[in-house]
Amino acid sequence: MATKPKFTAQHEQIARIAKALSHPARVYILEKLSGLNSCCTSGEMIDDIPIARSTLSQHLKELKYAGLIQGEIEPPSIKYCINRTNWEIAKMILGNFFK
Amino acid sequence: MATKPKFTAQHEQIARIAKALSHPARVYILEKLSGLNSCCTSGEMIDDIPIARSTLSQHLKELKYAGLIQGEIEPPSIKYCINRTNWEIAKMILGNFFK
DNA sequence: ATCATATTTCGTATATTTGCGAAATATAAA
DNA sequence: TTTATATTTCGCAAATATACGAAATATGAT
Repeated sequence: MATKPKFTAQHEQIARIAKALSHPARVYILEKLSGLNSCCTSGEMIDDIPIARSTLSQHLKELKYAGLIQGEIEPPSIKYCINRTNWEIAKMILGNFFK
Repeated sequence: MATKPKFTAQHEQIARIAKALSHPARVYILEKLSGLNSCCTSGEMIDDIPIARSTLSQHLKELKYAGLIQGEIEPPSIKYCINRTNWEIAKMILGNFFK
């Protein structure tokens, strides 16, 4: 009875990673934070991109949820850093896909 | 007067490529077609993934629009192939971003 | 011309994403 | 405690993405 298979976990994982990178604001954030010792605050990013503070916050939240970045409270602001472990995993998975 | 810069063309290009990869159906299609000599028809793909024919057609159209695949009429069906040139460019751009 | 096959387009519904400003939260300084 | 600074959450609107089935299109076979 010709049943429909699901998408594979691998395809879904690749799609999730790609989705995190699918908006220029998030590309900017990840590029900024993935450099060596490049943690920074949302205030240090907002002037570089054409969106409102609240919208930037939303993109940061998404990347946090995706596990690619993390925020550390450093009063009076919040310092965002790349999540090296997951970033390397993402890199590997996409790299593998393209190989 | 602290003006807002635009997103860079590079960031937008990376986001566009990532967006093409941001759905598991499109990941499946690109993986399938990017193998050596792996052109195929939509009919040869539809049974592998859990979406309707018309929806698959929509995803194929998107990938065509993004320039990553192309369709050649080969009656009575349409043979889809990767666009090698643009696929290599995409590979390079994302590879570079992760580097 | 009619029929069968392969695929796309259309119309539409629903879900998700993106965006903003206002209000809320949290902390440090005065 | 009031004020200033940094950021997030809320409420909402608009745009985009995803999905389906029905109808349309195109081709080849009968």
